[in-house]
Amino acid sequence: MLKLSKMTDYAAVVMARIAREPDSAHAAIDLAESVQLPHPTVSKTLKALVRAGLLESRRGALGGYRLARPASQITASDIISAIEGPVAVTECSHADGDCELVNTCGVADNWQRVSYAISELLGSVTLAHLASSAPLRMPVQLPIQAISLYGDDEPPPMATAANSTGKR
Amino acid sequence: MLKLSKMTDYAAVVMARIAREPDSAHAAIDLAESVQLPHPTVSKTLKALVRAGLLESRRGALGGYRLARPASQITASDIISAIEGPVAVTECSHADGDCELVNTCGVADNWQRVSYAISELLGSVTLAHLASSAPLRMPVQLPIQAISLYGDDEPPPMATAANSTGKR
DNA sequence: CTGATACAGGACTAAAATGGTCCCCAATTA
DNA sequence: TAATTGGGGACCATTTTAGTCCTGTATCAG
Repeated sequence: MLKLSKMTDYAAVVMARIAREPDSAHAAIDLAESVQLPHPTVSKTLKALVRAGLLESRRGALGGYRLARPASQITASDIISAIEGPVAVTECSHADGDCELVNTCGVADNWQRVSYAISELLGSVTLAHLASSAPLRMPVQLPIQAISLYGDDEPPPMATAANSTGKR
Repeated sequence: MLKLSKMTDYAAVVMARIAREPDSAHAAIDLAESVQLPHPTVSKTLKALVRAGLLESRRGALGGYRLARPASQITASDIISAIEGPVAVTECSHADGDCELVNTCGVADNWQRVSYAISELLGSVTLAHLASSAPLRMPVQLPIQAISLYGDDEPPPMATAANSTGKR
């Protein structure tokens, strides 16, 4: 399903919650209640977000969490990376991939491009977008369709025997 | 990491392999060898692809698998769905979501939009693209950046207390 | 200075998903 | 009839995930 893990989901929800009141510190326990999730779990998530540099924390009475930078400068990609590591659709999508089948698989390059595209997409959605309850207009509703996957001077590739690379 | 499962990865590789020689039937064992993966695993993947209607199979001697329709009409989204189920970034991204926290989470709508965008993106990449060894030009390299997430008449949303929905 | 508050770090467990194998059956062809 | 090839599903081992809990440390109020 290409699904995000629950933890990531929680992270997004909690971040959004904080983003709606960026001027005060939020204690983990308050956030947990506000978001209707168990305290330890929320706490764990918050710690990860701090480690990733998306939140700042303050201990002691009156302590809590707040955004490390404005919501408009935190992206969906940031949040996902914070919990799950860098966005990469396939094993070989990230730089130091260690897939020894790259040669035989024959789709590595293009998956990387797809991965990159998704990454870009997620990088263009900010926490401010996510947090605002409605405004976000359909991303990509029309434009994605118009994106040319092949150059104007080049017809869509057709998979035929002739087109085969013989790479086996 | 938002990663595809290995099975899905295999599916893509195998589909690409078939797509490069669409006119002959491919036995599971041949594909397995050609792709350097264990036969039973490849076989399992192929079965799933048949069930999803992306491949057609033929039993008996001279049997094997072939594409159910032209590679240009099979999308990355199709392949992913075949193995992992419909593309949905979050629990509530698909129609019959059963997340009882929709009310408190406050990000459901926008995640759905993001999910939809990714879905569209994957739907615009065909097997023909994946199978061709190089041609696929950077999807989205520039245009994604230009996609307006908010209307022209509307400024980017900023998450401020004033902007809060108070939904809690 | 003391005590309460609140985060930090990490160990730990239970449950679920994943990857992978194997076996027996059904269809097709020579 | 025998050889080939897919269909379906049971099955297991491993990893990942979600979630809890405990002990320590920083901060603040009084």
